[in-house]
Amino acid sequence: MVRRQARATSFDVAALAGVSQPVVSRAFTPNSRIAPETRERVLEAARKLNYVPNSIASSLTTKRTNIVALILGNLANPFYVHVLHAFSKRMQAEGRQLLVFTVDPGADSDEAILHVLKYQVDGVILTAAQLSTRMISICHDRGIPIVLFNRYIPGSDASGVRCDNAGGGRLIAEAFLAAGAKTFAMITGDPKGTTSQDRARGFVERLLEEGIKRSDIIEVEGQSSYEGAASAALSIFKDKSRPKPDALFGINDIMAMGAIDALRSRLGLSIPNDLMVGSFDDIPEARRAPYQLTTVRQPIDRMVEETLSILHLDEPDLPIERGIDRPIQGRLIWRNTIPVPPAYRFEKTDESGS
Amino acid sequence: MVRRQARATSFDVAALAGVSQPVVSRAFTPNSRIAPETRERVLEAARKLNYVPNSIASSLTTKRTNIVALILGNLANPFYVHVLHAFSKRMQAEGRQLLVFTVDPGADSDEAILHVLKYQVDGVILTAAQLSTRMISICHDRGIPIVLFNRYIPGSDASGVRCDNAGGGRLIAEAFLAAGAKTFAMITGDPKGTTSQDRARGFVERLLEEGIKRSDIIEVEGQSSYEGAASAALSIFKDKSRPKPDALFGINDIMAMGAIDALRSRLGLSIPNDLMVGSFDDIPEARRAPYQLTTVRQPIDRMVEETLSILHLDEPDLPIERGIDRPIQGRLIWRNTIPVPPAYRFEKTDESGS
DNA sequence: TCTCGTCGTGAATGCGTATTCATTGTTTGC
DNA sequence: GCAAACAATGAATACGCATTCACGACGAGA
Repeated sequence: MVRRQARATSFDVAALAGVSQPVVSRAFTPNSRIAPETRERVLEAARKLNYVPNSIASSLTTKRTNIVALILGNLANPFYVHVLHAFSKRMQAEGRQLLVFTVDPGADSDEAILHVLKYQVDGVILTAAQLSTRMISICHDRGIPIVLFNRYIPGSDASGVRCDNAGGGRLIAEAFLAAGAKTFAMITGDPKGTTSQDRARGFVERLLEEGIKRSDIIEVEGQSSYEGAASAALSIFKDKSRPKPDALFGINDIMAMGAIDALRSRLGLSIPNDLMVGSFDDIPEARRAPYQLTTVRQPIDRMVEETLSILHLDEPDLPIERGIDRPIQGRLIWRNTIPVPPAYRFEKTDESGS
Repeated sequence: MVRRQARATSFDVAALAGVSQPVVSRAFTPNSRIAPETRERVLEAARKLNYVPNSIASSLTTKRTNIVALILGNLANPFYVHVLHAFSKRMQAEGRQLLVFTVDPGADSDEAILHVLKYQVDGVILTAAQLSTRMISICHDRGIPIVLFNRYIPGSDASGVRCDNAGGGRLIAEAFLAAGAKTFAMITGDPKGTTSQDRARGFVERLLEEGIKRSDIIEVEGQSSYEGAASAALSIFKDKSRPKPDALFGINDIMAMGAIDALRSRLGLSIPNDLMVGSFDDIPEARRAPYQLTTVRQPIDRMVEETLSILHLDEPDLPIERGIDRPIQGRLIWRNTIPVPPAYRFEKTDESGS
């Protein structure tokens, strides 16, 4: 047997059911004018032939593929795995498909976008990856909406959904201050990523407001990975020229985990006694026994909803929404990496729900 | 501005370049009969118009979409995230796209397959999910090759690639024996999954060969998740009616991690002093400081290559390979959750490479 | 009874590309 | 120098479906 076997077409089904081809098309289209008994006869014939409508062919006329592209920049961060999962479930529930691209961290997504365009996707979701403004306008010109997830591109009119990263950074700073921290350190991620920048900025801003000197805030770049954060953390404590910090802000959970593991295993530090740690994301891994991270929860579900509302895949004729920026408030989840100050004690809750 | 803006077609490009439409098609097809200077002129025109060939339309005639479906059953297990990543990189390098479906653990993939069929994908890769033999034969009848990744379906002629799970289970048993373990426990995963079954079977078989009594091997099901394994592990040690095991086989790394975290934090156990732990997969997380798992490494890269060779996407006219079973040897990676017996000491290596 | 609307259906057409085949213009072989 | 092979191109068509339009059947209202 050879591949490329004849697959039944709507004509085959039509012939078997004793109707014309358009009737088959209508039988598979909800709310179309067709007699119920005719539809049943067609569906019966289709079943016999194992007929499945060819979406590729129908896309050609409808100009809708029901495919949405998801461009992922950093699968090593579990946060984006959860984002993928959330979008996947949501899309499948709506009968849409997800075309997934992975882009090496640091690389731009322009090439991925070109592939995307070939497939006439209905929309593009971009997470944790760079993209040129030229590509954005090409997408827009072709009528393809694009949403930046947790990221924005200065100088472009692309819409985006994100957590209020600066605000979240401030929350961590505040928690540290309330817990009595005096000297601070911060492990940042991708310097080109606005997410990391904003969190760091909010964090520093809040500390400066409180009269902390900039020189008392150590900043190290951690390559946006568990391993990068581990070595960054060690470098902080090996630098004899600076005072040891008593609070460490990991720019996201996975990096905080890397830092904690390194500091515990290599330097024997105890968290939060020797060093308090705060981070960002609240991935499910953050609540595991060895970490119990006090962290800012990103409300993934709401961010997904906002993303879909901007894409408005159901109303393709509406104009593309441009320049939208929907920052969504994060929420501090108190666990065990920052001692809970008395004033916050009642807040120490770790239930679910965003 | 409204969506559904006119996208340039090959006719538009042809007109601008002063050629006919087929020439545009040829300009974008490697190794086709076209004068180099003509091609250049066409590409120039295409550039001006931001023309991108419409893959949907071309699929209609070529019957090739360059889309491969990847059905994922359990994203909560990082192993499958790495599998996704490996396939994604590989496919993109070949200019193919990945249509990703996630299926709830335990649910079957039949519905996902139906969507897949609509999109005329060139192949299907199924990981960690159930699938009926009926769906497999439908795919085969339509000429769509399907490969089961780390899974097989008894009674079907679907091809598969997998780690030698039984053999790997034996490796762990052997390591325990060499380290002097006497009583054993095992936390299994999805009882419907052949992966978990085979690992458990190999493990038990090897122990029985060595004269261990079946009653000295505790078996608990852990829902195939970190959390499930955590509570399963606790249940083992709370059961006063049985002797405490001194060796625990976690059917995969993520479950072993769950068990370790629970036993350490709730029962204060020390690994490997109070309990040695072996597992399977060797996900990157397994080498993190708190775990340092001794585990059987699945050679993902080789498994991906084998998968692609079975799909033989480049030779669609060859018959589909059926009933292939390619078990690939795993390799035991010694780390710190099983004391390394003297005879194995030279093996304690943790470099990369499968 | 006649007309008008409604409903269900079929014939014809278009979507954007690849492919086949025929037609040129050009080169090779003898 | 002429037939023959060849390279480059264009006209026509097919791919599988959705959509438009026209047509007949039928029932309601007059």
